[in-house]
Amino acid sequence: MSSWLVKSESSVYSIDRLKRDGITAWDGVRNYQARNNLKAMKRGDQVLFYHSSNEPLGIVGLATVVREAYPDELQFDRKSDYYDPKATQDKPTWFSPDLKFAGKFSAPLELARLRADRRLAGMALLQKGSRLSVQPVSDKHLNYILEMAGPLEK
DNA sequence: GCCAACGTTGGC
DNA sequence: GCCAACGTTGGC
Repeated sequence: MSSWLVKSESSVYSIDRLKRDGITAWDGVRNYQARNNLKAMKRGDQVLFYHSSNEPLGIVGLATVVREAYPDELQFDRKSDYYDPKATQDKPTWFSPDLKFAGKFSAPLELARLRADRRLAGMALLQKGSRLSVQPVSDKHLNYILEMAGPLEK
């Protein structure tokens, strides 16, 4: 089993929104490396939820994969910002898994704190200039982060 | 296939 | 709001 981290601007899609929705399609990702990571997600994988661009920057909760990646409908929707004229129903380019809310951290694990923690050295999130919005996370890092987060709010 | 120009991400 | 880092596009 693998673990992952997804980034989202809280003003676009927040952990509270996921909590309300329960399950959501993780669609609209338009970067090949991120897409490949989405396609590699398996049912039951754990996914850290990170808020980018809005304070506080940090990991704010946890989700699980409940449906493995299937074609992202938005690529076929001419009215969508995520429309891709090169994609066809036969040969979709973009895929999205369904993620389910698993819990919110009682307080965000802020980026500055994560950066300062030597036990998280090497984490993709902390790599200089990393913009990848869907990243793999090692078991060691996942377990440590969940330990730091403490009990999850459901 | 190279690479300059351009657009986007996202921390600061 | 700035700008570094990085991905994508398109001319050649």
